[in-house]
Amino acid sequence: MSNSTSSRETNDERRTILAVDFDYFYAQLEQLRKAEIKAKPIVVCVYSGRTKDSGAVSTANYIARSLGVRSGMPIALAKKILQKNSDAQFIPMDREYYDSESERLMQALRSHSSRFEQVSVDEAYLDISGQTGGDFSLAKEIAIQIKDEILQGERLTCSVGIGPNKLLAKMAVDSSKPDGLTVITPERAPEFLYPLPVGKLFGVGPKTEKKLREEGVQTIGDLANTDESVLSERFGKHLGPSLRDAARGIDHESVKERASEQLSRIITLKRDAESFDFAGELEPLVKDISSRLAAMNLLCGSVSIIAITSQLKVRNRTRTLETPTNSEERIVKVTSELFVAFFEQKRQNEDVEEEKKFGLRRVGIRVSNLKEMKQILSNNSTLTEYLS
DNA sequence: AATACCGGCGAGT
DNA sequence: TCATACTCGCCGGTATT
Repeated sequence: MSNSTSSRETNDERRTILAVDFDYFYAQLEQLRKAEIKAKPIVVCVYSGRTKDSGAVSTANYIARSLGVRSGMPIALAKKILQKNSDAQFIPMDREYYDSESERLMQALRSHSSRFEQVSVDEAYLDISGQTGGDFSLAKEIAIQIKDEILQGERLTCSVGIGPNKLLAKMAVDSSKPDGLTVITPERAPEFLYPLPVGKLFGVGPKTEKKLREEGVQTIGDLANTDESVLSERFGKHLGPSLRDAARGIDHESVKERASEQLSRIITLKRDAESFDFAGELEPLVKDISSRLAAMNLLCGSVSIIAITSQLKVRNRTRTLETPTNSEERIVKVTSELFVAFFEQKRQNEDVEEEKKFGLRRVGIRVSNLKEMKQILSNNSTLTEYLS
């Protein structure tokens, strides 16, 4: 959590923030473009290509969810759950389509506030303080208007949460889906938050929840009243106190469009790899990343490889470049070197450690440390050095 | 002591 | 049982200055 003044609002306690979340987004888009499946269970799947049904569920409509299907679940399990529902639709994810639809929808939302922040393909924050003057019932009217516009204009439902900051807006929107509209005023924040189990707090996942429960923290209210020193010790001197702030509904983060700071692509290999024999699989990933960098007028200062082992452990190796690049050839070269070094290192560790012998199940690349090309060029005399 | 980088982990969509 | 593809952020350790 940043302490810089630029991340604070001037009138911090009088803000009105909307969190907008398109309901079961991918599945809703699928049922929109194929009207006859609307009343059926829909499961949007990421097929990994290993075996017929290997892969995971990305999202499902509420009919499928009511039968027990969940995001992240193996496709095979979802099929088992729905085996008696012969009308169930298992649809492969079509990211390009969802992205292009998202772009249009976000444009529509953007027109409601210049203070806009897209946080994912289907979620955004709007700071509408200027239009409400702190009046939450007016904010609710605006939210109704936005929901109606999306429904009439795009035939999509969304949920909206309203609060005095992003955190409470997010907690609000998560509390009533789909097609929800929830307001958390500053006065009502404690009564809203405190009874909830601590795992419901945004940012508290399974691991953090377990650690908190070990400290006797069951509810968000418990967390709000937990000694700061206890939290600092258990979660670090920044994360600890910020957890307690969150439990108290305190959040100073401003609604601000942020440039993306990294790009990554990852794939599942057909078979676990014991050596660097998958350069060919990486090629299209690098091509894609490199062309996206160019399209965004960006160069990357760091290149990483991502490896997920057969035990599903994540491993990374990063190289910071002397000169930033968006060149496909350079990224390929660095990627190869990192993978070769990785396998060499792993081979050496095998006898010593309990790294044992594992293969790599999934591999990918990431570029980070992104820089505007214009800036680089204006600060430097030569073009070729950076475009090589 | 401050800063940068690295690799692991956690959380969320 | 099987277990995607992304993005972002923090932590502790280590290296650099």
